[in-house]
Amino acid sequence: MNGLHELFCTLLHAYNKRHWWPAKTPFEMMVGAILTQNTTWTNVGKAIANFGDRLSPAFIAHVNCDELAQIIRSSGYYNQKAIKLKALTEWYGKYEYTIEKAAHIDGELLRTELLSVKGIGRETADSILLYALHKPFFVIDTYTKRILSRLGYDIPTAYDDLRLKIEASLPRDVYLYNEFHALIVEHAKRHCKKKPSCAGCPVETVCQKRI
DNA sequence: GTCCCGACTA
DNA sequence: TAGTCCGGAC
Repeated sequence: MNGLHELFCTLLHAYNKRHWWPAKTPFEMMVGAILTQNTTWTNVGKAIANFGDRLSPAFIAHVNCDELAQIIRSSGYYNQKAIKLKALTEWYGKYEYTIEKAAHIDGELLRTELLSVKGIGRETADSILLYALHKPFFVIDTYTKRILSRLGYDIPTAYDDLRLKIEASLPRDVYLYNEFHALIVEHAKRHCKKKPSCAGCPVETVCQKRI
């Protein structure tokens, strides 16, 4: 895919560094990755805040599912997500709730593990790999597909086909992947929405405006 | 009513 | 591949 690095530079110039992921700890990041599935971040923020000082693996491991569901109610799909947080925490326990111990494992192996956890699909797995474990996997979300599609790129149907295509077009660099995805999210929120608002868009001159 | 940084089930 | 899960902001 030609021009991806130029796109990165344009977005970086337009929006500046994003300093992602917005979370105080790696575990909070992983919890946020589950809670934000098909949900606005403002609703996730309310759920995170509802934990108070209880946002720890030990708490989630021991609290009952109904109480956990009520804590995260604002994030939607709360019954499903309560089960997912339990499953995530159980996986994390394999590494004694220590991100350094998990990060010691090979990235591809970790990805396979994460994908076997109930509630963690490809996008969520890659988010966790990139933002909590600092492994170079490019995160594909609806924003990424929408923006690249409107810019005229041919988007493969399968998630991993697109991911590998993008990764092959960029230096395999955790910092670059981190910042790029953050910029994509910012661009999607500011301009490249489902109903686009193109006034002031930094890539308007090269956009195909395919809806 | 629409939309939101998806994933599972059948 | 469609149906389901689900609240909250707009």
